[in-house]
Amino acid sequence: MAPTALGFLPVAQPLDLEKSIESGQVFLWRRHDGWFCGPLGGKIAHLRQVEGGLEFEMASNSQEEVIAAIHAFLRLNDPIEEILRQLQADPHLREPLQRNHGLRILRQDPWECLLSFVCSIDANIPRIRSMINALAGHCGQELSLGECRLPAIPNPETLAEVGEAKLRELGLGFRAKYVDPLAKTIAAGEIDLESLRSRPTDEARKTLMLLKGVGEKVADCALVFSLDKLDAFPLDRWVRRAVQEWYFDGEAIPDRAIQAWAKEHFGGYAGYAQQYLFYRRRLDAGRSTF
DNA sequence: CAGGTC
DNA sequence: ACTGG
Repeated sequence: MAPTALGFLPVAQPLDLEKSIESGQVFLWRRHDGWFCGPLGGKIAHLRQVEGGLEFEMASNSQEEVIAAIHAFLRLNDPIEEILRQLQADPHLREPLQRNHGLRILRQDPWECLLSFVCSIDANIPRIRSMINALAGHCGQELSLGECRLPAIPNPETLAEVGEAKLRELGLGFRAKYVDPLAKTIAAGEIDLESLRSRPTDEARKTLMLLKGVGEKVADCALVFSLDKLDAFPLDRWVRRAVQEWYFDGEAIPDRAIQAWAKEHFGGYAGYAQQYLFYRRRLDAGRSTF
């Protein structure tokens, strides 16, 4: 039995674990006995929000290591008060900021993130979940903690062996023709995702978009949700609609014009603004199929 | 009809 | 285009 670290991490800042995990950023996390169970820093973790902080349980022999991993995943070092203060200057964000108080951007593994959002193409959130679970279930390492079992995202090398036909069988549909070469390219070391963290946003974005199946939107998701580029602004159909309706009087605006506007209007934390716009627009549409 | 891409 | 929630 692997050593397990459990404990309590005081959190004195806006954080809603449930909203953050169930806002379409991560797709392997699940509820289990009032806890959230999911991959964290290559291991499996249990998290539960209680008064004043988080209870955690994770396979590790060091509490400090676990706490560091939680800090990284939940981005507890972000200047969240400053970010919220900036976003509150926008009247359209005030209501979503209140209603979704504590909704945070998460920092997930870049490979897991990129793979997930290539699978997100033209799919809804339950379908993305099902694809990622099928994929991980087929060739990912099985992690377990207590009674919770969780297939890990297969590494690129393992996934590269699966082949496009099998990926289709696993329910990926036409996305299989992107995921297969994606895994092979990353496995071959042609692009080092982790190294993009230290590159400027534009450069990292262009590099990601060299990959087949990675367009502007998927690249921006990887930038915001895994590579610390909080200035990127993932523009999906919901956010596009929200921006058109709320800021441009229903007028159709070209994507690059929206991007320029977002950069000007939201600045360095456009990624956070996007997540609140997305969340609110989804709820208002009455399709909160999270 | 779905957190787009080539 | 694939297909399933």
